[in-house]
Amino acid sequence: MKTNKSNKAASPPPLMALSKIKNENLVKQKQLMIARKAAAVFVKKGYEKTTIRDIAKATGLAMGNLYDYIQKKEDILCLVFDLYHQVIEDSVRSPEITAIDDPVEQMHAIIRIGQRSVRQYRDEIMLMYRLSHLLPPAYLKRVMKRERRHIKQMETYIKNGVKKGAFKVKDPYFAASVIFILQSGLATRGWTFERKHSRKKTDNLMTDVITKSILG
Amino acid sequence: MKTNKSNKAASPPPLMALSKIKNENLVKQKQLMIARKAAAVFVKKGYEKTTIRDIAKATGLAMGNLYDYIQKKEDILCLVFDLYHQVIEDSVRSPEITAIDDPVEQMHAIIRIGQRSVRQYRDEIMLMYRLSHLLPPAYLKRVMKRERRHIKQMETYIKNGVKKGAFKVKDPYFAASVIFILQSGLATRGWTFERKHSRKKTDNLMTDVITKSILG
Amino acid sequence: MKTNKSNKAASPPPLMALSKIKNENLVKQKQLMIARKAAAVFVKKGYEKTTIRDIAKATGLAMGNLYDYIQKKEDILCLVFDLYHQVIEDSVRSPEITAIDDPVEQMHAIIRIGQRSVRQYRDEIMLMYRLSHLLPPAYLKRVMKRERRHIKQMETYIKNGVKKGAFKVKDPYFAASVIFILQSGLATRGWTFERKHSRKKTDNLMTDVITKSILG
Amino acid sequence: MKTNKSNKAASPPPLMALSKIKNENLVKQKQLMIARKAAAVFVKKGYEKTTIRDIAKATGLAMGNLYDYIQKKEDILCLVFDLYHQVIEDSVRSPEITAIDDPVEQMHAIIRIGQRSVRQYRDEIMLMYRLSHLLPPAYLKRVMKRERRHIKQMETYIKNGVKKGAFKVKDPYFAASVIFILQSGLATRGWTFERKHSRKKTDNLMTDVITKSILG
DNA sequence: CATGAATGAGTGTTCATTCAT
DNA sequence: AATGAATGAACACTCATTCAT
Repeated sequence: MKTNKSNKAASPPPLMALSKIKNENLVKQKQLMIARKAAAVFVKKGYEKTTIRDIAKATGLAMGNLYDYIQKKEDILCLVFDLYHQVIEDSVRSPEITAIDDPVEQMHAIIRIGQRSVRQYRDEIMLMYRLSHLLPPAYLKRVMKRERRHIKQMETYIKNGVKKGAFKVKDPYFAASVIFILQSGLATRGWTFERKHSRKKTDNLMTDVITKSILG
Repeated sequence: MKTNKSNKAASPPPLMALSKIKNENLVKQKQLMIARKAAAVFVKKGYEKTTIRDIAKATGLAMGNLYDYIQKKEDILCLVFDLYHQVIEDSVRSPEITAIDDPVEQMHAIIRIGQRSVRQYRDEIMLMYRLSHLLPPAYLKRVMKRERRHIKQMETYIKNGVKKGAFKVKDPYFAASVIFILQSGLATRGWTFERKHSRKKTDNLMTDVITKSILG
Repeated sequence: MKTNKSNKAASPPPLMALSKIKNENLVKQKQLMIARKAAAVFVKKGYEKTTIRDIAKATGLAMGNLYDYIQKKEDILCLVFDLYHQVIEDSVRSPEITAIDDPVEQMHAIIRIGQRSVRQYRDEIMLMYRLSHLLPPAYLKRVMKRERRHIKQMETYIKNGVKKGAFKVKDPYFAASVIFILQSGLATRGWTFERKHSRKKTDNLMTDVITKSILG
Repeated sequence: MKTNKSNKAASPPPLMALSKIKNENLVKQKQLMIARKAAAVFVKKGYEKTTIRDIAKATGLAMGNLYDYIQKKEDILCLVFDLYHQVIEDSVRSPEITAIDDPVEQMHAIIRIGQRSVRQYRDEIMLMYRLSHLLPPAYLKRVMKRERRHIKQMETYIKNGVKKGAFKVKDPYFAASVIFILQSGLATRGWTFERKHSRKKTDNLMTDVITKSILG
């Protein structure tokens, strides 16, 4: 890990540079609002079936005005990805986690917080899952880089645990990936589990699999 | 599981009944062809950006004739799901698997064949993941039922291994789900692994995780 | 009136000459059947919303075979007009009428039979009413000529009654037209009357208006 | 009749509420324009053969913009009905009529004005006759209600004349209906009369039939 | 900065008609 | 004579984007 000690992941510079609006703060604030409202609409209707009119109505902006903050419909998608990636990423760097020293305790916290985020943002995560292929290629690269960074962050925690003798893992990167996939699976395939077990039970079972099996 | 000993999963009757064509064989044959060709186009362009004209060109059918075999664009999606679900489902009931008696050997075969299918149909599987929410609700139910059947099939193999003392698994359904998710993850997140390891290595690591960790 | 003493109005030669079928009787018989079945479908669905497929199904003919008896969809319309014009026209020349000598009695018969036909073929009459503008111009002319002939036939009966001193009518053609319109009105606007009176009452009132008022 | 003393018939609220345009006045003004221009095109080409592009061209609106004022092609038909029903309805409540006290004079005015409207809007009236069955059922009901209101308005005038001893009519509603049908007949079957007599002559003959015969 | 009316290319879908069998 | 699969032009309708106010 480089020396990015902040618990905020460095947010990459927004792709859509030139809005016609000069006031930069206003732009950021409105773009955030747009992302939030748009995400809700996308979740309900799907991206392709959501019209710019829908977004305008949901955000309370006039259509022309909306276009002062974006250049194309696609940009709204990017804004949504920006927002929720940040949210997810932040969760894994939260003080709730970094403050813990004991690797096992820490991993439990990571899993617990991960499960909490997954449950809270399940819709948004599934949205991103489904829509990533609609992103402009340049932006898609960024998204994937971000995801790798996320996995590497987890890898770091695991390596740390290995060093301290808490885990026995041959390939920490692979383990981190598996954990990541299992947690994504909770978002996208939650219903598979929850037909049999309660959420709590599911979470416990998953925690067991990760701590006992994956991390030895 | 009833005594469906055939290695072909019972294919549910196609939802889209009334094509305007009277020759039933022709209908089945062309629908299969449409599914295959359409899937390729969907993979390349995405469902929503694929026009009926694209499908017509890809299938070599005139637009009007294409509509003799379907009722709506949506139906093509269903045809694609029908086709590749069948393919995936068949793979887990293949004689290559059912012929094996030793549970460990059998599980290895399951995993190996699963990995092979996942690699062969990665694009189509990802397509189905992304597009399932576009299915008509009635059809979506069928798809989910099918997926559960798939997981239960795996559960059966696991239970069998437990009975024979080969596996130690408290909750075979949960284990089956985890295996399913991990294999799906290979399809949808394969790139995550393959940045670090070769396919072969990845497969071996995954096999290890499943056999040693999940199944004890 | 020329000397067309037959009670069958001379049917003009069918416009659509060349069917590919050689057997003339077969052609006529099938065309009649087509007209009858098609009329029913047109009544139910409207001409424009009725497809050739619908007609084929209704007639029991294969689409290609149907086209052996017509040249274009329009021709079916003409066949329908041919059939029901004949029916209506015949009614006013029926022996039930021509056999009566007393002009007043005769007029009562005309009205009664007119009302009966109107009630029996209301749907078909309204159909013809609504669709006449879709006829090919040449055929439309024939239709209008036929209608005038119908009115003139009535005019002849009126003139006869005037000559015999039974009616006092200045302008028999005008009177005939008014009668024709009132009877058409019964077909197209029947509901207007029948909200207030029974069919029988309506018929009696109408008969009164015609005999007492129009014909003095 | 309540105390609706205005000479404008209360126009029922338009069924097609939500246009995408927010400026209400603009909507009304353009819808009126659309109705007028569309009616002309429908008269020339028939409703079904008129394409939305035709209407767009005729109105000078872009296709998309046209759809800001309507929801479906059908709605244009409704707009046309709305417009010309209003026109017809207003004519029978015009001060030219209501200002007259003497029932005979008044009836003459009604007939004269009716004939004038019928001649002026013959094409539009015929259009409405032919196309009423294409209206959405809910709207058709309104149209029929409106027509009954029209007839009842005439009934009121007749009853008034009866009360004042000017007419001898047993069934004023029936008489009103007959008058209505005769005047409609002038629109739809005018050519029947006008082959023999001038318009003026025809009008006079018709006036005679109505005043002398129908109203005694 | 904000508004919302206007643009028009593009989409899914239908259907009269033909023609090989 | 009869069949029904194939053709493709044409239609109603949508929606991202612009721009005058």
